[in-house]
Amino acid sequence: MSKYNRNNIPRVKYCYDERVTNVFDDPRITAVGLLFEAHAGLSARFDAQLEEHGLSAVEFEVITRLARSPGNQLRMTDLAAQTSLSTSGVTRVVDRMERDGLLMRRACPNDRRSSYAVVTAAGLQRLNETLPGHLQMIEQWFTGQLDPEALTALLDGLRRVRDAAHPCATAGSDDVDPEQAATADNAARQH
Amino acid sequence: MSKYNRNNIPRVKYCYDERVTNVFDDPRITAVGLLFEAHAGLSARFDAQLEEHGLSAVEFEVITRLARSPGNQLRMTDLAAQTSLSTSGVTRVVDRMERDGLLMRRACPNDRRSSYAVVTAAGLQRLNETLPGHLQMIEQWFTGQLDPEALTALLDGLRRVRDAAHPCATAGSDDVDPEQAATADNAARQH
DNA sequence: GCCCAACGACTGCTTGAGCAAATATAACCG
DNA sequence: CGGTTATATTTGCTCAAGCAGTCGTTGGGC
Repeated sequence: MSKYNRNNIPRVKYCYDERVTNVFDDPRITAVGLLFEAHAGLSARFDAQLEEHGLSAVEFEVITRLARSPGNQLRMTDLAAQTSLSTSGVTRVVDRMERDGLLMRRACPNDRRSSYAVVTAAGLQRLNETLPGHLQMIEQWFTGQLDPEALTALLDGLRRVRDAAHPCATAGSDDVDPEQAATADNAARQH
Repeated sequence: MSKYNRNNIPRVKYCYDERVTNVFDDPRITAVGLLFEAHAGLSARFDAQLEEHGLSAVEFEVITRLARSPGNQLRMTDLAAQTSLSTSGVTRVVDRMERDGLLMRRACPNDRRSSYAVVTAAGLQRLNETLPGHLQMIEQWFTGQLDPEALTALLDGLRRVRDAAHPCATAGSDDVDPEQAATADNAARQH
């Protein structure tokens, strides 16, 4: 911190440069880098395996959320809320997957504005073909890399972070009050 | 093209259904969910703060990688290798940031095929305006959520996962060769 | 020196996603 | 009942990103 200010003006460039390079060794930057790179690495692995079964990550998430829901179906809006997509994004994903025979739309009897996305038999079969390999990938690249205690510690930490930064904000349209507003998380909502 | 046309499974919808719902309680799925949701939550927080300074996450990564490099510059290809972008993606991001005055292109004297992307004074200033808030966000939503031991345990675990799934594959095509394994922050690079 | 393969950057095209507007339906309230 | 407001989905537009192809440059083999 000694000398980047010694000539206060003309070498503006080097002034910034030193401050900046200093700051990049900050352990906070490193921490984020680790989390993001772990995520990116796993995503790439998973994408490769999913692609072997003709699914994108988004499609896999959609079909997964539907398949774990009662009746293998969800209303479009609820599906959007459970995924990282906006409602228009859901419309289009469901378009594609319906075209590919993995999903169907079904009218909601109570509310004619709503419609359900339902997993077809072909969709469930595709999912069942995909899942074992997917679980194997998780184990190979993630959970299997750590002994049980280390894994528990990792997951505990992630849970804390997840609960703090809560994932509701992933969707496009958002009540995401920027800044500190959300120190109080209404985190009950996820899942 | 009949990759996922395996006939290895007897049909029966309810059979699938039960297998599927069982499998979602698998701790491996939960683990991935935690990691991905933590990432999504943090990304959303960071995006919001970066947007206040007129930067997208990609632009922030680009300007950061440049600013930590000697001379505040990198060749386009090297920049692509250090970020999650393809070379054409870098071309376009640099286009935009050059238009906005944050970056400049500079011809490479040795090799007329190459060009450097250089951070301008305005770009460095923007970065310096942005970084303190960014670090604060990291602390607020990530590192500050955990006591030191828990944080260490989390980071150790992430490092293992990162090293296993290594993030080389993030770039566009799946050149999963062990080249350039260090998109990582081996901060020892310069300085 | 000449040729050809490799390389670096850029461009055309396509895709996927979000926002905002449009449409249709529901709910409410007087 | 009629009108206003809220909700669910879809559609038009825009934009960012990747792939594949192009063009100029480089370097090695001869």
